[in-house]
Amino acid sequence: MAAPNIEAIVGLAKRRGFVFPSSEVYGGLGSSWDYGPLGVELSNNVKRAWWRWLVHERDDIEGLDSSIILNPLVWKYSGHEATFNDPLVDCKECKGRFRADKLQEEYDHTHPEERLIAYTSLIRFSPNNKCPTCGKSNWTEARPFNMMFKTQLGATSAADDEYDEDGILHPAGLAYLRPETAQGIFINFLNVQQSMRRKIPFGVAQIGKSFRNEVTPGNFILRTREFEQMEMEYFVRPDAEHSGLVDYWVEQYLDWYTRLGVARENLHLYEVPAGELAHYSRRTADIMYRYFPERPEEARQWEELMGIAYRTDFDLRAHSNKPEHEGKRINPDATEDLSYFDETAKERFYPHVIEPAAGVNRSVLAFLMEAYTERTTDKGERRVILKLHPELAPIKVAVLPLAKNKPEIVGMAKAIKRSLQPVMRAVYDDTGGIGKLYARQDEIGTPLCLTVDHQSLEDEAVTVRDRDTWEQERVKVSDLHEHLRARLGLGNQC
RNA sequence: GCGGGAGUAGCUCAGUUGGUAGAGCAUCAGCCUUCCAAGCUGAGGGUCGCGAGUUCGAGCCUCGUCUCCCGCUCCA
Repeated sequence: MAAPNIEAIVGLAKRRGFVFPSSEVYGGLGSSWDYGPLGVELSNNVKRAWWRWLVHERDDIEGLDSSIILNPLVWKYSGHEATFNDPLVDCKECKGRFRADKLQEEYDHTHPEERLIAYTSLIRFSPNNKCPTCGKSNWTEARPFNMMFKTQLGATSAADDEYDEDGILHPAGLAYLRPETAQGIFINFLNVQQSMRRKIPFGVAQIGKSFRNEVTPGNFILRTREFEQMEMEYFVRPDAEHSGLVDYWVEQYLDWYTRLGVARENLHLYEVPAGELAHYSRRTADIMYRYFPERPEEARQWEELMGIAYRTDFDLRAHSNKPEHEGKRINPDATEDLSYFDETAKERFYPHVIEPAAGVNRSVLAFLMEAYTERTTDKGERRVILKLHPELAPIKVAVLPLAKNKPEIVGMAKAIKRSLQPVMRAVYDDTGGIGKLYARQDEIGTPLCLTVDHQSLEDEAVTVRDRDTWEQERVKVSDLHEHLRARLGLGNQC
């Protein structure tokens, strides 16, 4: 099968109302995209399928929807403030770029008398620093490069601003947009466990937007600064080796993606080397998708679709105010201890955590690329068919009149559409010949088309036409709901 | 931030040495049409990214500026 490149998807997505470039009337905004009428249906279907699979159809996972803006202390103790903050400065002479805090650290050693001077820039950085490359002192303004987006809460005054120990200016009322949804789960761990009377092991799942100020966004909706995550934290006893749970969730997710139409050969596993692990991770396995099949080198065809991280007890412990044995973390700002008491074993401990984190947007793109198919008709015309899994398809069924100038036929078709729409997403279309109508629905991935013709008025039946095979079947209107539910694989979902 | 490329209709693009803004596809309406983008007639749609300059006259020349794309730097 000829794999499409992302460009083909971008064109189709815009033409057919899946994804539009954002802010187009102002010339666009880099790597920012809006989901159109069909895109939001597809995206919602992906999220709903995930939620149903993980939260509803399992016994051990609860749902949660936590705030995007959390107490900034969350990010201090999660480690994100330190590891996501790089103050940068450029040398105007040699164009070199450096970490301002690293240079300043050196400078403070050699010039202790300047230690307490407050500089005018956002970063505490002396203009007398010498460039390590060219030795000159001609700097651009030092500026923080934050992976985390900053915002301010309430009405504040610059007089309340202060520098922290890393030399980074902290405006009063500073808050961050979350760079991951996971922390909202960790700080609610006991709330969920106690209110739902859960015993370990259990998981908490959450879908929501996250924000990272990426230096290099791009490749359509693959890497954007605002994105949506489907994350789950699975809490287990700390006294066993849980690396095997990473493998378990890898298998679960591989099954999930392939069941919804992603070819197994376009997925592969990447074991993140120890040196590249995030600060909270003991082991991470990424599921990669072949987003760039056109690239000649195999290694460059892959990009991360989702990751499964073994976060140990890093986060729960980090947010807990509990004096411990010497050398362990103590959090003086936290008001609670997030440890868990095991009633059976009469033990108190910090559970370990396995975290599968999947990108909604990346999943949507993978499903789109996977579904994109071209078919040549008998007349030699090329048609695009989006073979989306019925559960993901934005429109489940289209009702089409074969002759739009016959009021009885049009009336019957519209009535059928209205009878279906409370149960499944259905559309009616009569603006074109039947060939064009079919082609349109193929291109947006509608699995089934119903055609009403003269005969329908006599026999109370319609033609059901299949998107993938183009085969047709005559079905009584009275049997239609049941027939479509079976064909589309819809149960009696509520 | 550096280097390169590009901005003309919803899309793909044409536009001559500077002389009234174009095509195909798509969209919409009417006629026609009984199963895979048929046909006919017509319509809507553009401050040529934006701003200055040169010129009688700028899509085209000059300068500035913005945006996007591709590399580099960087990156759960």
